[in-house]
Amino acid sequence: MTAIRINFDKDLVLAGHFLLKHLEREERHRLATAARLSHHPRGAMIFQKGDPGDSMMAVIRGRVKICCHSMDGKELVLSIINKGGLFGEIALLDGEPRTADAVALEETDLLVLDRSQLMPVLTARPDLAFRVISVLCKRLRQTSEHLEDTLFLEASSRFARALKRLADAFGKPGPEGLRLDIKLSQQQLGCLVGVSRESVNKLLNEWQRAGVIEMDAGYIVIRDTNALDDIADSCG
Amino acid sequence: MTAIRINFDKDLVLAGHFLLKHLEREERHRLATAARLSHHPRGAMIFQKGDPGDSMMAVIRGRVKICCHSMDGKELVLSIINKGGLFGEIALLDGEPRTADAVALEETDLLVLDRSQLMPVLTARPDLAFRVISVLCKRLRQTSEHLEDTLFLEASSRFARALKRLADAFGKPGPEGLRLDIKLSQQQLGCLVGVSRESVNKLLNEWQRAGVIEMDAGYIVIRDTNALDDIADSCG
DNA sequence: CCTGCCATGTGAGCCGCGCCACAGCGCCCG
DNA sequence: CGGGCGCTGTGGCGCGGCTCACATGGCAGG
Repeated sequence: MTAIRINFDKDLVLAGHFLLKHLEREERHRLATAARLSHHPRGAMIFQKGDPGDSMMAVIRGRVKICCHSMDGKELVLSIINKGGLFGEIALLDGEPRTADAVALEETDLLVLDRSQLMPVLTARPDLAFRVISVLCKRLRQTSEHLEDTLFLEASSRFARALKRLADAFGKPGPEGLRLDIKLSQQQLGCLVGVSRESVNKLLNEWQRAGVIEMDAGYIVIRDTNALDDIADSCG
Repeated sequence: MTAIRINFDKDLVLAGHFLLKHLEREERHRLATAARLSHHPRGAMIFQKGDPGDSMMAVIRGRVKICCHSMDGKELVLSIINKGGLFGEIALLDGEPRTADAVALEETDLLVLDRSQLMPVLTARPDLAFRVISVLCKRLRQTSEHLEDTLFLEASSRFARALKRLADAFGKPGPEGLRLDIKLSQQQLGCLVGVSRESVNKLLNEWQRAGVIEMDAGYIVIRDTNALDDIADSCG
């Protein structure tokens, strides 16, 4: 009974996923049956850089950060995956070790798809392969842009851009402005941009005083999108 | 007569290319016939960031640098494509504008494949699609690593790593050590790493004095690979 | 309720490295 | 052959941002 219930859930999840929603019902069901569910408490490491990786994950509940660490302990957050998002595709697709760590930011449920299940579907369905290809292209564009930002811009512009990216991913319109529906410590924000916690703090307060943003119960609210754009494109 | 000769050449080129060598002879020939040859003098811009892009290029002769520019004129060299290499796939695959400039570093001949020619082959041949996918994965790994290096390491380590990468791509074993078979100004080297020309100069001379490398007629020769590794992994 | 602990605020100092300035030098071109 | 231009070699200055150090305040757990 529970087994049926769980499979039904998995079906639903896959059907809702942009990568797999175009499959035939039957094919999808086969994948759903084969896929594992896995649960991770807040702060748990899902996989680690260097691990062999032959699976990819879809986030059903919670959030996952993809990050890596320098030899002296600094952290870089490459991206934050929301519910509905996908991660770990790279290692699945090319069979190489994982390039980064994945950590649950909140209580998180994942659907795990193994290479052995996915590959046959991928070869049989060229449209699915194309979908995968365009996901990869998008990631590549993002990463390139991140690199450019890092090399070309100073801290304030980089941070402003990061806020805009967060707003795209997590922004909810509210009465006072665009509210970022995710709680991140200044430390985490710094890791997202490659800037020290102290610098983040100073920028945040500066912008708050200037009325560009506002802090509300630990959440960031963007009040003046134009001003933020100006900061993001300033200097150069 | 010349037409036949040119088609024959194109066939040969495609057959030598890792992406296309596994195609049937007939299919490959069709592609070869459809592909254009294009020639670019040293320094010519092949395409520019923001251009619509529905083709990708294989380098038949010469070298191409993929780069982009900041608003205040700084340059970042993302990669250098050798003879036999491929570039411009991203825009072809996802239909978005080009993310970077492509510039001929030397007298260069390219084979240009259009989306309209390639896509049918890609859908018909899943193995080819997988090959494309693994190319994308590799690029993604490289770019991520580049980003990590930039954020985590100081100039000397970054530059040492860049030399190692160049050695992988262009290194030819010689009597005195590993010789980089490409001539790059200190300016260009700087752009490859995100470091000023002056810093490149100082590091190069320092390492030369320490016997790690040697300059020979404008070419870099790596004499002590271990020492270079140490610098690359030093600090954190 | 007291005690840590973690996130936030803020100032002082330091340092890597970019930027500027200038000096030789080979090379192409008129 | 002379003049300009792009590359190389070096020194000094300045600054953005990291590090360190410390104060504060909320929140959890004993």
